[in-house]
Amino acid sequence: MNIPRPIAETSPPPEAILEAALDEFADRGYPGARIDEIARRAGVNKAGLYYHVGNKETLYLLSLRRIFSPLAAVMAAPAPEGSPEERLRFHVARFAEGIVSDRRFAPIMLRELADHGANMPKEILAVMVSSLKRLTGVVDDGVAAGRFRPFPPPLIHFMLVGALNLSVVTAPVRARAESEGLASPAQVALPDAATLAAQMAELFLNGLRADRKE
Amino acid sequence: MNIPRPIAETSPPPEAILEAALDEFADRGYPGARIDEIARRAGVNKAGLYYHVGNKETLYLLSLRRIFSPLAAVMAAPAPEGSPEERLRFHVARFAEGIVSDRRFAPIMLRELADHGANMPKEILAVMVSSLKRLTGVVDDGVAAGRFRPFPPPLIHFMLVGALNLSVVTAPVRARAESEGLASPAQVALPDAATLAAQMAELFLNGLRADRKE
DNA sequence: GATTAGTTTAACTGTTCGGTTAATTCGAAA
DNA sequence: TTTCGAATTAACCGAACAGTTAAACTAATC
Repeated sequence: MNIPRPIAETSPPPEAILEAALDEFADRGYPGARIDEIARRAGVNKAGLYYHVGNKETLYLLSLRRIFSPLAAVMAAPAPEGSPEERLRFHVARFAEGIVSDRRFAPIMLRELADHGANMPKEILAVMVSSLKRLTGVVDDGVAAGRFRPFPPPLIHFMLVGALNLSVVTAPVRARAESEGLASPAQVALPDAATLAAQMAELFLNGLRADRKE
Repeated sequence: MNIPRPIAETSPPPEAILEAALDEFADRGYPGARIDEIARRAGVNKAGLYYHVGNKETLYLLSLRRIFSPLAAVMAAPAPEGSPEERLRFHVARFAEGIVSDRRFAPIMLRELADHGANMPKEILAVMVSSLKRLTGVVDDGVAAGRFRPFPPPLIHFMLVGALNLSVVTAPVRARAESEGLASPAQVALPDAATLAAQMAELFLNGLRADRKE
């Protein structure tokens, strides 16, 4: 708490530190992550790390902000015009990119949620909420236009978020299940992220389509 | 490492210890959980805890086994006969019960996956795999019978698992989003677990139904 | 009521780890 | 060349925490 303490806005910490922090936070979680290890991976002295970043918590916050920035960018871009179907496909595709583009996103997000989002800054909460709202807007429009049957948008959102994050994060377990003879390769295989997103979008569209009698 | 060391199979540790451990592991994760706190919550002395349970890791393993046992029971029960549609509805309903019946399941499972399932014992991996396989069986039969369109079962499974776990674990964040004015109550509300599962099953069935021309 | 095995406890140990300190190095301005 | 602020470093500190120890307590058995 002495005079020189450039936090956050003052001068951004070196990228190497944030990258190393993301690696460590992603595979150990906040309590498990070790500052010494982050410093080592970043190639800086521990005291140097503390010089740039005030403490473990602000380092975590800065890392969170960084890992969420692709998704934030996706949500900051304007949503396209078009039919509800096209818009849903578009949303799913872009959203999936935002989540899957960095393998560290999924573990960090899942752990953060398991922590009740206790240290989630409001700006990041806002990104998550805005993605839910965008999906809600598409679904509501589709329902209003008589093309979708009513369905709770948060549930679709959670299926989407959940499946995307799990598909990233289960990779090692699926490999293990396979190598331990619990499942055949085909039983636990997943397509690449883009087709995965497209397949989900189609399932949602078919599931929501209102063109049936009943 | 002295002579008296009743581990696991020898004599099961008191329920109070396992329950306290589950509480602590669920809301702090493995590295964040404190043995002293678990002992305190369980109303036993720390050395007493170590007497019954060898160390933190075996305590965690015992807790894992316990929290997974409802799901294991669901998977151990025979799958019913019937149409693919009925069987899918049944599977989703029972599976959801297994996951949602204890609020501590979701955070523990999500954290475990975020850790690459590194300390997941094979028997628990087997439960997860068998639930995927059961779903796969239903979907494959539906496709073979010409009633479902082909779709990767693991993806459905991840949507299901993801949405169920997220619906539990996001409760505090959703409340916060609401209280901080980021979303209206209706925008982040979810039905109870049973109807949630039923809605998902219907979405899957509509999404998979093969009775369209195209 | 003495013995003994199982159980509980307070007090302690050793290590890991977040954070600090004070001295040093570096680099640009003057 | 001096100066001065920013950046770096080795060494250190204190707290939290997993795990241990040795003694005390309890209850069944003889």
